[in-house]
Formats: sequence, structure tokens, C-alpha cells
Amino acid sequence: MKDGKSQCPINQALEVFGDKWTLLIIRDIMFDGKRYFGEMRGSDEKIASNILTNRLSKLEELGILIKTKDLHHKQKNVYSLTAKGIDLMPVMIEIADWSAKHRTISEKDRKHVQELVGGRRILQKKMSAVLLKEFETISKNT
Amino acid sequence: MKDGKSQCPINQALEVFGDKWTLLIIRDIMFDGKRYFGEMRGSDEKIASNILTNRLSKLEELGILIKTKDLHHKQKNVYSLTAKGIDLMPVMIEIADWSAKHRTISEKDRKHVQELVGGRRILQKKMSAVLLKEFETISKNT
DNA sequence: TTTGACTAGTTGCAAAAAGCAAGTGGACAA
DNA sequence: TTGTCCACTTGCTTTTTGCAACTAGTCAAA
Repeated sequence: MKDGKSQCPINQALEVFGDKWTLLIIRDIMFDGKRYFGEMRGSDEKIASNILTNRLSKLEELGILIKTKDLHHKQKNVYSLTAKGIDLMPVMIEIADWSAKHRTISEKDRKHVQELVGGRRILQKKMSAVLLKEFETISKNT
Repeated sequence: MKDGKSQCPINQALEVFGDKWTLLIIRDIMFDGKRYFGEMRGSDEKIASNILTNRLSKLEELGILIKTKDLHHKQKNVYSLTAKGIDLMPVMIEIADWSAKHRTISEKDRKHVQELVGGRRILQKKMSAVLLKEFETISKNT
């Protein structure tokens, strides 16, 4: 235990996403195809812009996402998941599956979760590959 | 969306454990065999007693754990996971697996995580069954 | 049966984080 | 050049967290 912080795997993960907002941002990019600050700001949960700025920069520092300039709109940044971020997909899916079983969610989401869980291997790999390709493309151009 | 709260499965879950402490408490019970207030208070992360009280009662309200009296020590309470809490095991294991891959954890923990992930079906089912039996026993006596 | 340690909490206060609304400065399109 | 959109920033209030001290019931031993 260094810095008074435990090295327990659960605690190590919670130091990254043990808060109300971080996983919602990752969800926006991973499942909802959002890439811009404004798109994420517009999500249902209505994150405040200062918090969003804070979380995006933390996630960038941690190497979970990368920020690049949009080529067509200079004032816009594109946020994409890195491999480290994409690897959170199984976590996200298990969380969603638990919610589908024990919390109130919409029928549409229930179906979506079922697909992800049922076709875990196929669909999940496919989605991961798409995201990873995007990340690699971006990495090359920077 | 009711009460301004989104029904997204990720958000629904985060309303339960989207904070720094809740999953650590569940870890203590699920993997570390802790059942008493004092045991959890003594964990490496040093949760404050008022926060622990607060989280335990929230988790009880949510039906994720139940609080019963210890028969041999009247002043002690026993906290056990319900089926709803036990169902968080896949989430916990995926989180631990992600940490093993991307964060700093001890060799001992790494091995433990490997066992859990590798023998997912067998070991996980076995552990779930033990916890569930404990829960059922307790449920009958109350 | 008194003593002292242990139990699960509670209380009060200070510090940190979150939430809100308004503002900023650069880019863009007309 | 004017107005709009963009990603933030700033200042302030409210909420949450963290800390330390305290309480009341329980227990085991003297």
C-alpha cells in the first residue's frame, strides 16, 4: 500500500471510475457514438460543463481516451477511446446486465443489453474492433 | 426519464454504486469474508465510520445486503449479501480483470483474479452458491 | 458486581467536490 | 462584419466527504 492507497484491484479501478460521471462519459463514446464535448454535454444525465472538462482531462491523462482536433472544425475536439478504454467493455456489459436484472430500464435498452450479453463473443469483439481501428487511425495521425 | 434521472442501464447501476466506497464494501463481504461493521472499517482504504454507516443502510434499503443480529454478540450486526448483491460478482470480476491488465496490483491479487477469470464458470458459481446459502439461511431466521 | 475494553454507531465542524449560471475568446458561415 | 457555435472558464452556492471526538449498550475478567 503506497500513498495510503490500497492496491486492491477493485480499489485501483475505483480510483479511475469510482464516481458518478466517468462511466457515463465512456458509455457515450463506447455505445452511443458520441465524440464531441457538446454531444456528451447533451446526454440525458446533464453533466455540468466544468465537470465534463475535468473528467475528460483526467481520462486523457490516464490514457483511457485521446483528444484530437477535428479536421473540419478547428474549434472542435474529437474524443476517442484507447485500447485501455475499449477494454472496459466487458465491465460495462456486466453492469448493464445487472441493471437489466435488478433495476428499472427501458424495453429498448433491455433488448440491447440482451444482444450484447447473449452475443457477447461475437458482437462485443466486433464493436471492440471498430473502436480499436478508430483509435489506431487517430494515433497514426498525431 | 423520471425525476430527471435517466433509465440508461449504466446510469441505473451508478445510482447504486457510482461512488468511491460502495463496491469496496461489497468486495469486503463478497471476497474477503467480512461480516461486521468493525471488520469493514478496518479495511485498507480506511472508510470513515459515518460514511460506512450511511452506505450500509443505503445498501440495505436497496436490498443488496441484509443486516441481522449476531446471536453470540448482541451488540454486533452481521451484514450479508442478498441474491441481488451476489449477482454483482460478474461485475466485480470484470473490474478486477481490467485492473489486473491496466493498473498496478499485487502479485497475489493478480493470481487471485486470474483464478476467478479463468475458472469463471466453476469458481464463480461455487462462490455464489456459498453466499446464496448463507443469505437463505439468514432469511429463514428472520 | 465493578472495571475497562469493545461494539456499532452519532455528532459537529472543516475541507473538498459538485452543481449552477453567466461569461470568454476563438472559429465559422453568411 | 455580424451573429452563432464551440470548448471551455470563472465565481458562487450547495452538497458531500473526511476527521476526530463522543455515546450508549455489551462483554469478559477480576
